[in-house]
Amino acid sequence: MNNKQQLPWDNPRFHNWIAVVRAEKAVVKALSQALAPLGLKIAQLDVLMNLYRHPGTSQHDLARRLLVGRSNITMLLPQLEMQELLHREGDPNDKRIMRLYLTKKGEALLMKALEVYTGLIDRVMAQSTPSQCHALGEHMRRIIDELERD
Amino acid sequence: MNNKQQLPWDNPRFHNWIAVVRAEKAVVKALSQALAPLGLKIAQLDVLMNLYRHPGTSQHDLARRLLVGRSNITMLLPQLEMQELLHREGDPNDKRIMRLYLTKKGEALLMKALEVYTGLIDRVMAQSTPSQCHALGEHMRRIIDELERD
DNA sequence: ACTATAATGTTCAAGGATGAACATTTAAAG
DNA sequence: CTTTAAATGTTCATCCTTGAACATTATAGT
Repeated sequence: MNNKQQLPWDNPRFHNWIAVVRAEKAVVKALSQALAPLGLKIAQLDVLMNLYRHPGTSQHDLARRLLVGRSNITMLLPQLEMQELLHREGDPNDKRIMRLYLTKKGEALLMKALEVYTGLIDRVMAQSTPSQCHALGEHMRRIIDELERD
Repeated sequence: MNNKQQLPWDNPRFHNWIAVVRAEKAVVKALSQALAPLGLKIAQLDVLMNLYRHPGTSQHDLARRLLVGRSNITMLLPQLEMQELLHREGDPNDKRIMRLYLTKKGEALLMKALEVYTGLIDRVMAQSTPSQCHALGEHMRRIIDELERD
């Protein structure tokens, strides 16, 4: 009935997508290990990076940008606040909102972590030419757009 | 001292890699939703696929291929066994080893799931030409090789 | 102004994945 | 042959993430 169905592992598209998944997993693993000496988890680095770029964000906006739930942010912050990497301020105009700011210490740690991060990504993206990397990025952005439209 | 450090979001390599991460996440989400009607999780589909391709594998080998821990497999199997999608047989020559086989029911469900899976991947990989997709896959495989060498 | 609706952050229970420690069985070393 | 070491699968405590329910505060509708 459907022996016309090509087995996925013989399908080039499938095969190539699997490579994407595995490469992403490998990079995540390598990044975790590289960040460990700094005492940072990837999720925490994501927070610091977003705060550096968008000082004073609310937790809600932060969650939206990181594509995680709000409760995740709530549980992520105390660790970082305790290490004095960031601090939270209630918004005077809206008592619901907590605004987040990097501390000097947080910023300093972020700079160290970014060196590690960019070092790894440079190594990873050096596996193709810049124009190939650009095409790759464009493809991925088209995927995101395609799937966003439900 | 290190103001020569380019901020990552201005670095094309970084920017493009972020797109890979987000696209992968988007596809995982879409696949989860597409598999839900079949009552399958992605991790479970991975098991079924591997068993179809490698009937009689041990749990150890399965874990290695899926890049997960052995304990993960141990906790994944009972659900699938209870639904009679696979069955386990002790190896007669080595009493430590449990060999895994798809049942007819498991194979039938796998075929349905594969249609869903390949449909999604086709849609995702149709965002570039076949030769672009091939280059993309090659790039990803080089990343894996690069990072495997610790 | 007053009520209903929405937004923000928190709490909590649940599901998944992990790695260490373990029991059983096999292979290697002496 | 006996003792050591390794392999396989399981158990368990832990961490991370999620989503639903909730409390507080702000916005809209009338």
